Amino acid sequence: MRQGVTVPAARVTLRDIARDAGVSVTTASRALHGVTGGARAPSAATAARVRASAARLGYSRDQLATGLRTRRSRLLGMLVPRLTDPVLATIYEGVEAAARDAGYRTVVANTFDDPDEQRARAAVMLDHRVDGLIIGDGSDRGDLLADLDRRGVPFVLVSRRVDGHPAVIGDDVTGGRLVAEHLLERGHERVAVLAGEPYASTGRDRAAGFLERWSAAGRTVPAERVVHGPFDVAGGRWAMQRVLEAGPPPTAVFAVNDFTAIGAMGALRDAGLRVGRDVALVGYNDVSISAELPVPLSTVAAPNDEMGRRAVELLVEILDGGRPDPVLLSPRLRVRASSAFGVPSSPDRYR
Amino acid sequence: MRQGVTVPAARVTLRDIARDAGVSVTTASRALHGVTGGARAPSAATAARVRASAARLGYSRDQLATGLRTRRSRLLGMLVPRLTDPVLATIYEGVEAAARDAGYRTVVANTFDDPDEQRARAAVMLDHRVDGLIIGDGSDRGDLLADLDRRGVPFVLVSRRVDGHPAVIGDDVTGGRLVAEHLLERGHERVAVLAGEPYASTGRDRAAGFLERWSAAGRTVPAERVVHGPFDVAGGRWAMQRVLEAGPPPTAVFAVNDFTAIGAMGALRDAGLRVGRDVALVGYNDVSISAELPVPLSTVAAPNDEMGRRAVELLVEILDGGRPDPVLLSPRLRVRASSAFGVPSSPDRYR
DNA sequence: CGATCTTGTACTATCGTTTGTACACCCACA
DNA sequence: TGTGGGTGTACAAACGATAGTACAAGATCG
Repeated sequence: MRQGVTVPAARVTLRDIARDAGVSVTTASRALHGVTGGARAPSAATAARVRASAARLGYSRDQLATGLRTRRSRLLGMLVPRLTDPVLATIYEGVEAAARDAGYRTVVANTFDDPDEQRARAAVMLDHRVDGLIIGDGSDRGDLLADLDRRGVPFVLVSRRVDGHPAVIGDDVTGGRLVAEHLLERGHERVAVLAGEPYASTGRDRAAGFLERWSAAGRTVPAERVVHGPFDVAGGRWAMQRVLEAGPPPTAVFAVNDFTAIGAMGALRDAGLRVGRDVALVGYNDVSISAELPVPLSTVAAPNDEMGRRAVELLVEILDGGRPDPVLLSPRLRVRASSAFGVPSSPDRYR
Repeated sequence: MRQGVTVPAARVTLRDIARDAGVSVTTASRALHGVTGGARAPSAATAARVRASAARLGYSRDQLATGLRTRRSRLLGMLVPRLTDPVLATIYEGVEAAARDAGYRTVVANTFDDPDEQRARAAVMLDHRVDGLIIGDGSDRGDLLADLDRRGVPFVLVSRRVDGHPAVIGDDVTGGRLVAEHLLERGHERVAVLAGEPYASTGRDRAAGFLERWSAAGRTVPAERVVHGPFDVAGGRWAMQRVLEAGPPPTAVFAVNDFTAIGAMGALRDAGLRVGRDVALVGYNDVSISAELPVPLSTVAAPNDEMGRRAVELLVEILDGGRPDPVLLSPRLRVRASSAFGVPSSPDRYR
């Protein structure tokens, strides 16, 4: 008895079903869950009787026992920086839905981008015998990925890539380039980039794509206007303040993440600058609030839900012995009021 | 062999440790994980030898086997409407952290507030032999809770309450009252309430607390200015539009959720109304972006992280045979620019 | 110095399921 | 009527751990 008051209902096991249906446990198992080895199937009549017993008694298979016996848990683990980041939460929703469709369950854990946490959480998941891992917080710090490879643990990266490992990501370089083209078109010259954490390929690639296109246009961004920092609201505020302290305010800011952009909005507001009039601001990810802000935020939409789904597909393919190709999903620029205006000196083509 | 290329490293089991240390499996188990029954402990020397073997061979306990034998999985399941809601994600972070501290692991699932999903996800978790459930999407629809009670499954509600079941919630009635007092003080008379989903106690209680205090001040809110709807950005936009269509715009709006409030911002903006000047807006939850918006959003802060932690404490207490009291956490009003002004006719005491 | 107590370890059953193999039965055929 | 090939079912052994109990060796006592 586990509880002081209520007695947990006794589990209904295969043995109960077998007794009720007048067959052996073996037959019950095969009638309910199919025949695997070279064995022969129960007769239709027997199977029907067993199924009836199972339904009547309310049988449900014990996943622990099944997993122990089959050495497959049909459980996938996912590591994320943190789930309060709606981008990762969205990816996880995709993962969960796709896993369910494929007959798997999922567990998820926050690692806060800390290599020790990553290692620890992965270990716990492996103790629970997950069949594979989906890594949403990939970075080249720590040796977790090499370790997983060495141990033969199947995994795929999602959202962030790390060279040499299978991954499902958005085309961040292209996304950054789209933003650069948009801001060039509006006539901006003095821009800043809030580039996110240096260990995350998302921010790195978005910034790189932007800067590449920018210098291809013959313009430069001085180092003090490319600031790395956390991907959240506080990080954006902090990074924007760094830029504003370093010199004259830019006329346009590219934040590689919508929440970073919103934090930047706070810092700009405090500095007396109006987003959408004095300064253009572009984020990345198109989270649900971006379109509804008092000044709607321009951003790059990445198919995050699909990213999660594809990651599961890839992982399942690996589990089935395949060697799937990495997946690169296309981004889409969404121009809104925060950047849909020209710099003061150039013609104002929008609103 | 599970993979095409890599062979998963053979699991190190207790048997390997026992062989390596020259003891029986029993002794190895007791040396590593402690003595439970009336048995005697291994000698210090033996225990040390076993631990050394375990460390050298890289042993880690198989949770499936342990769970099967002990009939305890040390796994807690949590049901949430959806994880992309940062409020629930924050609560889950608290749950995860507290569970870990208490020696439990967690799994979480989205139910989209759909009774069928709730039932299905709970069933899956019970198949995985979770020791208990934390219900973040409680409602009086469906008979899941009664069913769990009948089956003796330990659970606690969090965030939302349902009469007759243990719960850890914020004091939503008081929170709503605080908002009413704030808006009364600023001289508002024509207000609207975006009240969230009718089946969720959070929105219901917040709205009730507000309306109670409001009518105690001798003022009324006509039915067409109390609109129920989803808790997200789109729902807020929709509900706000309903209000605006129904009559002259209110001078103040209480949205029972920050995201609903942000959606309302969009609708107000489209109607040519400026939040923080033409209309006051107050949300609920104090999510991270609220303070950084171009017009910072007034809101009520609820200790969501702590809510998750306390829910785990309660559940663990129940698992240990206790009958803990429900927990009610205090909210705090945070006045920001979106509502920190008086109505046009009254003196503008701020900014 | 033999009987008793203490201490450490091993044996064995068990959790609920899957799976290789053995067995019993039935029918057809020679 | 005996032999052979299907066909359906049961037996028994795992998977990796825990727990009750039995047993062996050393310490302690009269």
